[in-house]
Amino acid sequence: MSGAAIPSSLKLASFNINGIKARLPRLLEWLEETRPSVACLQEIKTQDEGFPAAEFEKIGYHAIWHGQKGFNGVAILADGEKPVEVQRGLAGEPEDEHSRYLEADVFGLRVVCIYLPNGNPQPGPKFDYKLRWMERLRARMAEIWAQEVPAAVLGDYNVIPRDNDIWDTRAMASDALMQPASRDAYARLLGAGWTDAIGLHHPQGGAWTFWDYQAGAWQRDHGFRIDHALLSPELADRLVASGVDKAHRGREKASDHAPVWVSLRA
DNA sequence: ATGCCGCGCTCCGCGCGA
Repeated sequence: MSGAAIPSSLKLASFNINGIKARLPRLLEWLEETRPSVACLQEIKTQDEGFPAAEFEKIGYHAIWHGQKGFNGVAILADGEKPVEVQRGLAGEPEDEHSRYLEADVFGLRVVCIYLPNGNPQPGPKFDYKLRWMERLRARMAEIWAQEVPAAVLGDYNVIPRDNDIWDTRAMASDALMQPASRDAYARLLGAGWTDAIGLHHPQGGAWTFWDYQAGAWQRDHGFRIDHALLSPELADRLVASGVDKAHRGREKASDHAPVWVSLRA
């Protein structure tokens, strides 16, 4: 720990940035405008040595990251305190070299950043990998649960949990993101007590976090909700607000995802 | 039924994403 004081309230955010090099100006702008205490990033798409840590230091954020050449890659940034890494990658498949999981302690919380496999096309080996990865994640979340630490698992889950989390279920009916097996595995992640914070605050749906670059999806508001913040019971009790920074999806050179966030009482 | 758009990489089109 750096010795920085724990803030009186905590804002935890997640943002699939689709390339940290291409997105750096937009990402710095979002951090300065919304100032999350913790920001989980996915799809940084860079090797470790290319991670622009100095750019974040300049605006007061300390980071840890798990990169990979060309694809995937996750990072955890914190405002004024360096996250203390607990684990990178999930147990259970030693040959799996995808950089999709990073876990740290920061501000007295356990924070997990995930980039869950897409799984398309389904059926097929990529879908099988997705489901295996979800089971590996479930096993790790059970371990964290057993440690009884206040914990949040944020990221791109690549699962559309409910029919009202997409503009048109027919458009994606055969997609890996909303197959019954994907939804069942997501329900098992929630298990007996993790809270989908953004889903809780949007029971009628409509809280899209992704709009495809193609076919005018943004202009038509053809989106869906796949970026989630799961909270352990102690953090769910401290939940005061959540949201999607939708406007950032409409800017120049935007990611195809919008940032999501939860606000917690200290 | 496919591509649309955008990323990284080295390929000057392709794999990948959702």
